[in-house]
Amino acid sequence: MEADGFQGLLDGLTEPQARAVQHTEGALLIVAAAGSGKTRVITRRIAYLIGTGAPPWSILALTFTNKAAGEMRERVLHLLGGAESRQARGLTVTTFHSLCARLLRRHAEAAGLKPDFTIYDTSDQSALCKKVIESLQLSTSNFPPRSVLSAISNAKNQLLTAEQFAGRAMDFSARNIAKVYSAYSKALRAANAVDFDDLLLLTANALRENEPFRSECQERWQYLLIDEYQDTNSAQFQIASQIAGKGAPGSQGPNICVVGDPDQSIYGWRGADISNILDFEEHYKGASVILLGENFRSTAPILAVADTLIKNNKKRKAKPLFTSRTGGDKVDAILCRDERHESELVVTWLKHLHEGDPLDPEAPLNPDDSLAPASIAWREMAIFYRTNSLSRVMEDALRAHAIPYTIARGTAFYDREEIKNALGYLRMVANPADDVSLSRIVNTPARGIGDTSLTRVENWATVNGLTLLAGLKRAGEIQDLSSRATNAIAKFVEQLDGWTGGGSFMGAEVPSTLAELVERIIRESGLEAMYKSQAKASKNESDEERLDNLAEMVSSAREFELEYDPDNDPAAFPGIDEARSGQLGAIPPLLGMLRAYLESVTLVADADAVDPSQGSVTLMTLHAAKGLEFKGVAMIGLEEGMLPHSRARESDKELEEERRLCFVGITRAMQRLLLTAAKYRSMRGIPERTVPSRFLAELPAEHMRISDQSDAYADLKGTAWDDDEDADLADSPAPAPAAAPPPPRIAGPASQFPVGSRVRHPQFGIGEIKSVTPGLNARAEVWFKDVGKKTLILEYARLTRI
DNA sequence: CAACGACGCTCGAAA
DNA sequence: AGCGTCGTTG
Repeated sequence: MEADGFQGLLDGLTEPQARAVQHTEGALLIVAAAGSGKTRVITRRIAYLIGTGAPPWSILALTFTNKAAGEMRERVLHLLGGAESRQARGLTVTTFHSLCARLLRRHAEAAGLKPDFTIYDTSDQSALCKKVIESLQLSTSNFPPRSVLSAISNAKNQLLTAEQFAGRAMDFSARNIAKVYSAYSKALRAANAVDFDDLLLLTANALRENEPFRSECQERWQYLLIDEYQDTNSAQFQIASQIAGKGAPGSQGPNICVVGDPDQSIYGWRGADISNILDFEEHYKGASVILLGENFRSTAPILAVADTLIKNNKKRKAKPLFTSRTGGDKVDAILCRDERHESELVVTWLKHLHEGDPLDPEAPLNPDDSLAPASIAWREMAIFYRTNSLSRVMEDALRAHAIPYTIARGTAFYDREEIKNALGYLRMVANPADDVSLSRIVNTPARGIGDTSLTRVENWATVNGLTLLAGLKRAGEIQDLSSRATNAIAKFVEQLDGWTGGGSFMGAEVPSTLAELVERIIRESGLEAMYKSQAKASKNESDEERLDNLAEMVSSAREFELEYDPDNDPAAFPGIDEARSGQLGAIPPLLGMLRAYLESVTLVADADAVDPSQGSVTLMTLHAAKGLEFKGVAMIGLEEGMLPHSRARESDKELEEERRLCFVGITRAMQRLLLTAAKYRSMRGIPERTVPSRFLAELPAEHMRISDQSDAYADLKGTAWDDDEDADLADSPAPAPAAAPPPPRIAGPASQFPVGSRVRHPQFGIGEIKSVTPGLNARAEVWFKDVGKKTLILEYARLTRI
């Protein structure tokens, strides 16, 4: 950068923004309200640091998603004068989890690991946990793996080891969970694996207990920056504190800058501790605090709605949220009939935006304003919901109207059965101790190693303290194994060895590239043939798709290979590593790349899948929406039990987190916002009467355009549903704009359906009433002779007496 | 040993 | 409605 170049980094910034950029030494807390130009400030601050002489390799910036890290890095490079900028060499912008994974590989011995460990995802965790529970003779119904794992995860997030957890476990259940925790940890280590929580926990512990490791980190990273600080948990706090240290001797303390917004803290359930940000000033005495309150993203009405809502949180530091903009459309709120009606109305609304719906005539546009009512591209729109299950109906409607859409689910591709199978083979190659992956693939495709044989090998291996693979390799020594099974096992073991060159990855036949390895494994394992033959036999469409996906995986490996840079490892410490490499021994390059590939695959976030270049509407959960912005946003399912979620209604603490979640959703919208609630929503197949979310009632009506379209159907008047005790959505329901044509529905009071009477149902045909449940959620149990399930519990609404 | 169907349970957000 | 487990049959 030129001598005076970095001064340009302050151009166009507000006074507090500029102060934040220039504040480079000592502790700094930036409380950045939604849409206050946070990313702009962070990226310029990093560029400013480098411009004023800080070596790039001494800067560590941590985020929660790969996408956030990638964008931040990109923008810093751009500020420094292009992607080729040498000035950014060694700059580390990454996620907590990636950093920890890299550190743990480089310093495996400090954490009691081997460097080739596997990272277990949620489903691997469940599989392992289930095995452990069974091996402890506990019942999986009294101790469901899911809830046991959540208890263990909680403990880990609070940095409690199995021993410490056991010390606090008083009742029967907790003591058993402690036993599972302990056995589960041992099983993980035996499989040379760590789970997501371990990445943070083991790193935090290693930093605390291993002085040389800690010093290395402290000496390298003199400047620490953490984004979304309100969402850090105890482990992450510990990691940050340890790396920050006490600062250089004679300094004012460490150069740690944290950025966050307590009003956007939405990850309490995974251990995020809001006091990390609230107590920052106490932890770092003399810390500066800069408040970014001015919003540059949303229109005034959207902002007013958000601000009014969040003010209902009692446990909150009041914080200004303002804009100098004027004009802008009111916020739309529609009460819909049911989820199908809701999805139709959302589609209609999105189409209006796409076609350039004029602004609200009641709100005259300030001519200076840039809030153009021009048409909004699909990629500038998003639909948010509280739970993933709400996406399905929405998808149906979007597909029916040929509107392009993408669901933000980063792991979707890797969750597929065929991909998981292929990954299972790759993980075995990378880590032969990985029992969970091995048991997944050992008989997929079927190769004559069934449950009975496998259980025998497993038991034998456990008794002898060996991994499953070691057990398979010595199958000949196992007594009650059939010769057929022994032969099948021998063949399989030989095949595994063929891919790894006998485990050393040095064999002559070993592939030379990652893509080649992936391709070979898919073919030689028989996975390809398995889906091919199935595709032929049943002309099953999904198997064709599976083959395509496997091919796609080969290209993804090739792509990874092209971008992979072994030198760009944030945990590689120049100077220190050369000294160490002698002890570590050389890692075959392909193995290193394979590890990195598997790691990147496991650590993708849902938000990473958001890609505006796709030109489509983005669907995602409210949690995934944090940090993003869209010109048009629709939030669906604003009902009691959905948002706030039913499981959060008991505690005020969780309720306030739900409100923050709602706040996060609202503040993503730049120009137009639609909030919808459905009067009836089907949960687990049963339509249920809902009550509009209390959050809707908290919003300021003067900034909103509210309409109740829930009984816009003439044929419902005077029926059982016209009992109108709707919780008030609005004082003045406006007339309905273009409502989608409703599906015809006929309903009647309970007396119309005596037991034994015959009814017609639009989906299930003709049936007979078995019993009725009167009341608000009136339902009938109906017997259908033409339906597999025979007896269904249905709402009256869709029944006709015949 | 594999494939299929019936039954029963669950039903939140995620790296 | 969707999933996992169990029991039956080929």
